[in-house]
Amino acid sequence: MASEKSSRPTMAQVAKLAGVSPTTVSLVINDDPRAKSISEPTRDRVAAAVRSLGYRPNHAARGLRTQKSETLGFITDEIATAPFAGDTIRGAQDYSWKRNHLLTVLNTGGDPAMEEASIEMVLGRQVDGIIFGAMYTREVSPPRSLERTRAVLLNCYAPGTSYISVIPAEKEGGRTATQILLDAGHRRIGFINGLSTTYAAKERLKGYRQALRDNGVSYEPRLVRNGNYHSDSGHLHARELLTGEDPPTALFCSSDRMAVGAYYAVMELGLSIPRDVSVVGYDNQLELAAYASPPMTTIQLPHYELGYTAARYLLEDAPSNGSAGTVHEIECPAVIRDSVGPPPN
Amino acid sequence: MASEKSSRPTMAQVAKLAGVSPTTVSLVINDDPRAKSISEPTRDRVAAAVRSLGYRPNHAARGLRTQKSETLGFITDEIATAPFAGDTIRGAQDYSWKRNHLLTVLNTGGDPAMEEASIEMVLGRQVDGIIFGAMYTREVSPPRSLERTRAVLLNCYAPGTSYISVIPAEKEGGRTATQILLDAGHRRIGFINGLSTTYAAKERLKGYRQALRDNGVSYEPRLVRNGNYHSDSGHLHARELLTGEDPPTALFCSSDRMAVGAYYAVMELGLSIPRDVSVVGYDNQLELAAYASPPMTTIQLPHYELGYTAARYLLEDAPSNGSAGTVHEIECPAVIRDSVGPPPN
DNA sequence: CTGAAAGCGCTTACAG
DNA sequence: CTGAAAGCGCTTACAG
Repeated sequence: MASEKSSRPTMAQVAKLAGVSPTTVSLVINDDPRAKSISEPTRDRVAAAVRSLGYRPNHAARGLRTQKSETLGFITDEIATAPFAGDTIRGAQDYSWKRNHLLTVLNTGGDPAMEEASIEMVLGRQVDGIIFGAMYTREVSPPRSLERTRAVLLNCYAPGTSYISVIPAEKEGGRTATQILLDAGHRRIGFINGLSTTYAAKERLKGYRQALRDNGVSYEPRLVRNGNYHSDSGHLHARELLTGEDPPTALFCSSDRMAVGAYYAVMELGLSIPRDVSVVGYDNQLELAAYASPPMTTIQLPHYELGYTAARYLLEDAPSNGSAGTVHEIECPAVIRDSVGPPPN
Repeated sequence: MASEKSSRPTMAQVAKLAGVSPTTVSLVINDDPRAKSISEPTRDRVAAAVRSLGYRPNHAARGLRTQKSETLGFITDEIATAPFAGDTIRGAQDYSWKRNHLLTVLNTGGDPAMEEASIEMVLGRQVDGIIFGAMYTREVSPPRSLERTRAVLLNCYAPGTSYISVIPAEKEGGRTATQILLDAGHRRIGFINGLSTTYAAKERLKGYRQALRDNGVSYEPRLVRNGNYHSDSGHLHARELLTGEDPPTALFCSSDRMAVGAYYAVMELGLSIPRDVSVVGYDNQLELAAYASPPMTTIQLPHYELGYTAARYLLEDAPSNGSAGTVHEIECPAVIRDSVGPPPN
């Protein structure tokens, strides 16, 4: 730990050194339009003084005066879970950075008391807005205190409120995955979906059915299973589907982990991907999907974009499209690798 | 996006409503020792006024006055990569929260210019300290501007500087993994290590050799490989080791991903874990290790503790042990699952 | 083209 | 036991 609390230079000191008033320093430093009228030599003297003193504006003082903190709060229920947090934070930070804002990150563990306390905490810091996020897409009811500032909901939605919300286009993602398989020639497509009560599972099922319908393939409920996202459940369901009567030639799995489980099942049955069975995953969890053998075709969750877009809506004065209360869906692009081929024979 | 910029109540308003001076309000609100002398009824009136107005102190004003922001900066090269960031941030936040601090998170992508800019940015915000982190354990040379505040290095170290640094006890981790296999009765233990130039690989190798030595087993360089942490490299090396002459009965892999690759190799050879081959991984990446079949015994990287401890050193006035320039190692505990058994026959 | 002065909302000696 | 007043370091009308 290194320290050097040598009290930092103030604007007054810069002004003195440059032989101008603090007003002038402020104008120059902030590139104020009015600074256009300040003479070149004066600006140079200010710049030189800033440099020689190592001056950096005191943000607390500025914030006190301007009533802005140039900080965004990012409050989320789970930050440690792999797929979600990292990329989302990065996306939110990237946009914030462009706008000269910083991100204060808070993890609530989903505890309502902690959510409340976190909001109070960042509100006390005069944040310019709050991103309220959830780890998996779902309905939430944010604490009322969230209404005291600008806020956008990330990966969650709160019907009956006026928050803008940013979530992945799950239905479209389900449709895309299914269409990829359809395009490869498959007609019997097993779908190992997630927990049937979740938003994602419901939407993806709609997408799956729509793709089938659009391609004149009839929907067979027997081919649809609900797993728990873990690989062993993918393993189990894939095994059952594949050893059942009139087995599917392709499997769409609602998580890469379940898809990896399906890989195991295929291997165990002495079959091979994509020769005998095609597989499409969901999530694009790199270490699973990219390094599976064969590398897995999957649908990507737009974590980065979720964060980026949420920050954008918070910082833009006028959201480019839609208004309060709107749910903005972000596309889930397909990542094509080698686990899909034509059906056997 | 909901808003309600109805300018927030100030301490002066609270004072007025309570019929006291701002001084009294401040004392009561901050639980100042001097407030002990304030009469019960007065305090009650203050509390009531605070409540009825929904008063929350303006942190910028307080910070300006006290020269503290109660905020920590967390600057790291990669935030999106699975194993590292989430848990570490959570750890750092948990400790900060205890001490009434918040965490501002910054992702630099490892770009020196961005590192510099990030430090400037949080310095401008008067952070009380900076955690400077790296995704994988390594030597770093932080920008000089980092010296302008308290700072601790997380998962990295800078020889010749006076920073405290917090890193995983990799040598001990390597020793632990090897000892687990030794204890199960193995004497020929293959080691699929990471890139030989990395700190982690060097330390783990030391640990591996020490465990061997402590147990009177001679070191065979032939049994040690350097992979690239990905599953295909684990696959490859495991296959070579297992099909070579006098093959090992156990494999210690420096990442769970490589261990999963080793699982594939074992399966392909018609062998079974742990009956024919025992495997120990490293990282405890949940979706890989816990859901592998059989569930994998592995060594855990102390991400959460790294973050927690770094924040602690930053906020504690007197670090409990050691001082500036010290490298603090955090233990990598073993997670025992089902991939280790006695050697065959 | 540039400056003097007020004020953002707190905390903290100091006084009584 | 409580208050008046200064001051933290900026920005921003206002004046000239």
